[in-house]
Amino acid sequence: MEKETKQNSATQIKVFKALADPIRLAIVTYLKQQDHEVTCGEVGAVVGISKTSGTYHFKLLQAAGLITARKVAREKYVQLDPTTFEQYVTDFYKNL
Amino acid sequence: MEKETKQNSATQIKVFKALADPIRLAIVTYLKQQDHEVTCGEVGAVVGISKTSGTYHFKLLQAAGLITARKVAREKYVQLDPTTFEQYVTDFYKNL
DNA sequence: TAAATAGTTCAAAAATATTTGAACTATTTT
DNA sequence: AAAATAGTTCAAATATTTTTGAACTATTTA
Repeated sequence: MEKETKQNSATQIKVFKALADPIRLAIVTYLKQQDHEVTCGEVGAVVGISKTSGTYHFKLLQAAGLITARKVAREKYVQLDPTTFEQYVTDFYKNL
Repeated sequence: MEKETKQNSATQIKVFKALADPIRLAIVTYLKQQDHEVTCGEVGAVVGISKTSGTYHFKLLQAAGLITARKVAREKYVQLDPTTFEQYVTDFYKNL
């Protein structure tokens, strides 16, 4: 059974834009290492940004589909979404 | 024999920045379809940009290593560099 | 040799992206 | 109930990216 290969061009740009920034790359790197849900606060502390800046960057990553988020009481847990990486990054060149 | 996996983080950002733009994505798409050297003028005409804009976008793509360029008399021939795509895009997630 | 063609350079203008701090909501702790 | 904590919202300030046009170099064509 083959995988789905239809790409959304607006999403494609959002994905590359989201990854084209050192802070967001640091966030993604940390989330990959953890390989499980972590709070925005934890990630923000690790990469050294303010809460406000965190809100901004997590929003872009989520809009690109690169992370999923789950709000639990006052905390927000985030995690990478590997399927988006696969579809829009890993498979980018072959689907071009 | 394994492939080299050491990534340059400045290049990584340049690559994603270069791909995070609709015009440059159109350029890359056209170059992939052609699969051989074409002039900047031809590409520029296809994607509908001015010469000046072309110079700007080809410069970014080249600085990211996504295209190679060869000047022949007054024309500049460009072509994708698949190894950069492989190293910095296709293998990005696995090397994270 | 004059005119046309392919592309570059430069700086100013315009458009986008990012940072910042104050004020806010909602939840948890003391 | 007050204080602390986690995160959001908003608008202004700042920074970065992209576009534009005029002037330029080098090459080719008429």
